[in-house]
Amino acid sequence: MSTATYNSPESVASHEKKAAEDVGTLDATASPVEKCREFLATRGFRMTRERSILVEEVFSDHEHFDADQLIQRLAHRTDGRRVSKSTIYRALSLLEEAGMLRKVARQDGRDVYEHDYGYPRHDHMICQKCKKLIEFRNSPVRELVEEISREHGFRVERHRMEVYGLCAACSRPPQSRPKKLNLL
Amino acid sequence: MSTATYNSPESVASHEKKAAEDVGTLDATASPVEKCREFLATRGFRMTRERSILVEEVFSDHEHFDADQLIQRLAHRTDGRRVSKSTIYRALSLLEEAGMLRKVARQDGRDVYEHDYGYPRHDHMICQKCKKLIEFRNSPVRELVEEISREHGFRVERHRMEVYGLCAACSRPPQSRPKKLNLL
DNA sequence: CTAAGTGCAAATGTTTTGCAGAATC
DNA sequence: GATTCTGCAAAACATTTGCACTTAG
Repeated sequence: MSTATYNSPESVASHEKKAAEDVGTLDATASPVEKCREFLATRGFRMTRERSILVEEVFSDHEHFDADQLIQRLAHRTDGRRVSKSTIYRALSLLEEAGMLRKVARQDGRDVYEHDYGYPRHDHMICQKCKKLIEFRNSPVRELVEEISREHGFRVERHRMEVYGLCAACSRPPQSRPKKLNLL
Repeated sequence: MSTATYNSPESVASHEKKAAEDVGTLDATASPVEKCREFLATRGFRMTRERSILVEEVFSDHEHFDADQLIQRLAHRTDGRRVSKSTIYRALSLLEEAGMLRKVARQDGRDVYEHDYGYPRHDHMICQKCKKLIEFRNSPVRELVEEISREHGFRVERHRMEVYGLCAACSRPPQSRPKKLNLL
């Protein structure tokens, strides 16, 4: 669980090779810490111990997270790897500016982040019952968005879509042996 | 300025007649205040002077707004039509539950609301330069979402999409007479 | 060395809440 | 007439900031 693995559950059929439009000049092999250092350099900023601890933590898996979770995990450490609340907030902003993270949603009054580096473009389906986030590749959505935007003279840079409803598991009838289902 | 008029600026080309799918059992002629009273009744709640003042204010035009704007407009009145901050927040939650309002975005740390009653389904393009919100009818988007969701066994209830980029005005080259445009 | 970064505690800004008095059904 | 509402002030939040000290380059 140390290297970033793509574990999007359903999703990511591997057709649609072309879609590298807005990925820009990413070096897909650079570690998150390196990528981040690069960005910081362009601004005259520094890669510090705290920032690398945070980047490693954030990119150690592909789960969504919010600032508070990071605070729980990083601000209470007793070994020399503690990172304070302020630094966490400050670093999150930087990572967002660097294009490595993006806000995907707001839950319980907190901004929820996800990786925007080293991970394919996707949107989310959100199960209103079990709260699961399901990712799906969004190339067709992007194309449609492009088309609609063109009609409005709007120049798309990015989009964000959330689909709310019930996931497969939660919309299945609750009984183990389906006898007499009354779904309404 | 008493009746709700649809003033979405660009948008809403009037093809796509069929798209009344998720409008459900709305009585399109009920005034917002009446519609709200109906909802309150189902919960054993009451239609008060304050709530009707607020509903009238909110539905007097179709602009997007946040709690603070409402507070400015309603909590400082000196005539008998003042509504306090607390009541405003409480009423917004109710209107959201009633399905008459929904949160569309978050700007400057505040939730932005828009009408979800008496107004056609749409999504938003958000100009990153002038901050303008442009609405567009989203039937094709809904169809695509349906299709993708079906593939995942996901039962869609609603979606939300925001497209970020530059509006026509802001993406036009800054010169008054377009001579040599270099768009990339 | 020195500009940038850290941690702390205090400040900020939005939204929520407890409570006493007022109003609806 | 009882229950729900309102307005107030205070609380609860997440997030930001000022400042003295530390550290990367």
